Amino acid sequence: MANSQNSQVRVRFAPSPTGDLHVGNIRTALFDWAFARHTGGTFIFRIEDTDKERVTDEYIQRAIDTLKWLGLNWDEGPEVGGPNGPYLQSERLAIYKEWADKFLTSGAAYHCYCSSEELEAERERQRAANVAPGYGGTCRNLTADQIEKFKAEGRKPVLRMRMDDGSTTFVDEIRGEVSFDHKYVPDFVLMRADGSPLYTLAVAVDDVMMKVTHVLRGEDLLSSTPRQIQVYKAMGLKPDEYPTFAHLPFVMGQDNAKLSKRNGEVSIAWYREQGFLPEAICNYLALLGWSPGDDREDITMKELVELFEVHDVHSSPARFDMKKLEAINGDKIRALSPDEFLKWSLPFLTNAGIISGTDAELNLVKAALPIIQERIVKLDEIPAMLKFLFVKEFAVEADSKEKIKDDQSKQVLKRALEVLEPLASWNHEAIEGALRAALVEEMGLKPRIAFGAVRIAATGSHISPPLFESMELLGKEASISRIKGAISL
RNA sequence: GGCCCCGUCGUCUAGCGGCCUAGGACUCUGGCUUCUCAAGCCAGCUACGAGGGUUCGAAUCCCUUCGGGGCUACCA
Repeated sequence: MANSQNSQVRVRFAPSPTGDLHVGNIRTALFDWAFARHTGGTFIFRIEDTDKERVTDEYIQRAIDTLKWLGLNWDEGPEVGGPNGPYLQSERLAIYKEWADKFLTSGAAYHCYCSSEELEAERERQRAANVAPGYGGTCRNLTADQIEKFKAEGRKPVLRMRMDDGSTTFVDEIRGEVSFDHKYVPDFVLMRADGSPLYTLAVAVDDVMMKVTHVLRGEDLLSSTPRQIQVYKAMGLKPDEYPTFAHLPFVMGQDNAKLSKRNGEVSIAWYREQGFLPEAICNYLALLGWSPGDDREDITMKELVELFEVHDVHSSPARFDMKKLEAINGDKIRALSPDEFLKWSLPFLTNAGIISGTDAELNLVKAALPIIQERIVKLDEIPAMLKFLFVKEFAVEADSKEKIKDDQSKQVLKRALEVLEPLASWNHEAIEGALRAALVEEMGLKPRIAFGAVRIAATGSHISPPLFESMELLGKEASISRIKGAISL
């Protein structure tokens, strides 16, 4: 698949795990991955954990697990290593320090002794005066004396990048040419007073050091691009050596706000618990901001890799629609082979305490899965659907119970009992034949009425998998005894 | 406020000057099928934000306007 022309493509997914990876992150990861695979390039996974206040080890581990679960395998990054590591920014501090020193020496950056309070006050004034907020350049050209004075006051400096005059123009693969006047890009901080790097420093240094050729990331980073480019310049890169940028549109919540806890679940872990298949999530997310160009919507990972082009990605944001995800998930579940469906189902059954894992249970599950496969949208519906086959203390659901207390129901159940008990072979054809002859033809009842009562008696609910198959699986003894029990309700 | 990005059915999208009385999918509504629930099948509702240009012709190009969003941190 790799061809020589594109084999040098290197893309990275570089989240800052300040929480669980969410739908938006994953869409970005998916596109990064698809682009790398499509071009036969390298997919790099880097953890941006420079903000120690917010990033935790647990979130980092969960991010790794999530990507693995989704099948977005990486060529360089945590666990697999690679020639350009380490891939955790917290382990690259010496590298940032080295570059920071170079920038200071070359004059590309300078020490700024302004305190947070002073800067805040400055911004306040700018807002009041209605001018562009940003660092005014107080410490841009400090004399040796001034520096000594600040040091004597005990001030610790941050390292600030010196933006040059003029503007930055670059071609975004998705948005076309984008231009920023440096009037609106103030000198920005590269390093905190404690010597730790900021995003703007680390991201640019890493992308260069890791030889990243394409930066596909969220639209929220679009306006920080001139700052990255300024760092590239300070590192001595020529414009044709900069990575290519492509800013992906947002994935929005239902109410048109940025996705958050408040409007719909954002954590992928939640989708996993609900019984969404990774393939469904990826398929749905792929359709948010991208399409294969025709009316196809059922996309496998393989097809995504074949078809994905950055140029086909939209520039406009997309709303997340749970209903559509569910529809796709249902389609994907139906398309599962019996073995795959079994594999996905088992954890849900055991976690719900429906089965403990004995061979007998396994065989029953295997036999029962085909009759529910086309009736579920999410895997977490399985326990409730198959519960009637395994439950030790059988009881009819309260709302269904009311429906079989009338005389007609009692008669139906009694008659059902009479024709079922003598049945020699217990299979769904025989059960259906007997019941249909007795209840529909003989008693003249509508099938839904006749079978409805039996359904409630046998499965405990007026909603169940197909009745005759269910009774076959349940077995003759249990079926008979449940019908008897229902008659005496 | 300033800078930047974005604007086709409720939602995701097809559309790159004539094939568009705008197509598909999800949702919703009605129907068929039917042992319930699903699945499946059929039908229906609903969109080019607005206003100006350019052009023989515009959803497609330009301008304005309105609307939405992002950034404006010693967050990313």
